[in-house]
Amino acid sequence: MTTPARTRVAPSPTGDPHVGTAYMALFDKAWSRKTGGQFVLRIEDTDRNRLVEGSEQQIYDSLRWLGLDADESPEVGGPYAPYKQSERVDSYRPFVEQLIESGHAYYCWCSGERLAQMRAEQQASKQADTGYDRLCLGMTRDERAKLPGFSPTPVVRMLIPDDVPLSFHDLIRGEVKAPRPDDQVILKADGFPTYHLAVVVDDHLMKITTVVRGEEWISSTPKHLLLYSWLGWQAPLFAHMPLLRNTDKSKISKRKNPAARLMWFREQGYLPEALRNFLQLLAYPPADGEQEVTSFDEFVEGFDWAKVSTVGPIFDVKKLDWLNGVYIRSLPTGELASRIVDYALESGQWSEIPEGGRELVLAATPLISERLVTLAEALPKLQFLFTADDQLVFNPVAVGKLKDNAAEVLTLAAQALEQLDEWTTDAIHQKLQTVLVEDMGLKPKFAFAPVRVAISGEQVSPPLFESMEILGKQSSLARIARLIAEL
RNA sequence: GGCCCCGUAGUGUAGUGGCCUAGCACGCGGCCCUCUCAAGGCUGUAACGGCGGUUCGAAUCCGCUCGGGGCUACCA
Repeated sequence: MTTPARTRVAPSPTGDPHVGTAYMALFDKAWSRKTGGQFVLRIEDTDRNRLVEGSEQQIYDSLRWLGLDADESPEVGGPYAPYKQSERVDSYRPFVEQLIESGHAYYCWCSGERLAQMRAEQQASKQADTGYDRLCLGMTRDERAKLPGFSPTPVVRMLIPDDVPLSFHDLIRGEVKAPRPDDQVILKADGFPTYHLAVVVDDHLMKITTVVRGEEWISSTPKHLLLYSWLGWQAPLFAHMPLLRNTDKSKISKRKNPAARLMWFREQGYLPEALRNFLQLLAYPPADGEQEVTSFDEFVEGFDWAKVSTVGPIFDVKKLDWLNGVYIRSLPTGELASRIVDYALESGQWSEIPEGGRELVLAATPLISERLVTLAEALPKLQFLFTADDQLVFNPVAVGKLKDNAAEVLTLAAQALEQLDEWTTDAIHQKLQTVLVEDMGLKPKFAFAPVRVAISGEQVSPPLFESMEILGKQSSLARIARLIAEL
């Protein structure tokens, strides 16, 4: 049996949470659950220039929304706190010192300008291997200061050996080769570690056993492995997930794809369970005969790294639309109704719950549940129920499409309904069926169309008779009378 | 430019040498059901990037080629 895995997701709070964070978190959490381990959330905020206010909180909120909240995090704490890199800055220094002493790292005083110039020259000469030219290697500060392109605040670089191992085992891909790294900076001039050092130190200190990250990190894995071995630590297992893509196949970005923002889904009225299922499907296709719609528990149950896809999927929301409908339809009425209300409040469709609004939504939810793609569509479909009889607007297009006999049909309908004592869906249906379809000989389609327009103002509406029952006799008759008058 | 990852219908994929005249899901089209729209049922459409090998036999193995992507930062 597998030993309990400690996995982690490590987003940077540099803007709206990225959908990729949830995507990684899903697989992290699944693996930790499968093995009975823990799932850790660490905030990687070493890039002080790109921090965005409020971003961190949004990361917590959106992961929780998806049911992907962590067992240990800055928010809930844990045995390896702090879980924020900025609060761990002091822990990196000793390791940097150790690496310098053991000759695996060295100071570099080259200025940004010199490095830029060096790169430009390498580019121009179409040199095979680019990378830092090791000008500072073996020099003291004073020696280096005499040369041009000197910066008084040094960085620390890794000294990549010629025999650096370039291949490693990946849980998803098997044996993977990676490019040869150059002398990567591990400590910046501002004293903060770069990602490469921080990730290795933190993962080790937090006892992370399995690193799940995007495919874009394959090329830097040799650096990380080198660090582990120099520091005498056991490296974790790596799982490099396929990259989510835009329609043009580039790595998914907020600029090209609104869905790259995790909050977008919530704003659009997608259900978290549907999104979770969708993200799962992207990288974890069901084998023949297996179910596409699965719960998180079922996902965990059969989880196997070997089944994760290696091809970066294009993020196509069409399938999510379908999945969302599936999940909406599977929700109990009361639950769906309350989600519709919550969404209305959250999205601003409602500034507050109108008088009797909750009850009305609950009563009307069965009429629309199988007609919804997202929660956002619910209230607009029910708008006519929330509109006063004399405020209802009859859509001119809908009115225009009615047959010439519409007024006659409505008059007969009104007369018949007037006498109806029992105001229920069945009774209304039966009555109109008798009067309009059987007695008048109209096709049901044409018989009920005028009534639908009278009741809802539109050509298309939730089921008519059910709507009339909810509206009540008085309102229904008032609306029919109004449309007759307008014809 | 260099190194690396990847390549089955519009999209996501199944497929690990014969069960493939390539399966499934979404999408799209048609039919049925039907008070509209949905949902549901039935059904149709459409793919192994190319070229060479290996083999009795290749979507599956090998080589080349083409295509896409990633990395190549004192970003992550």
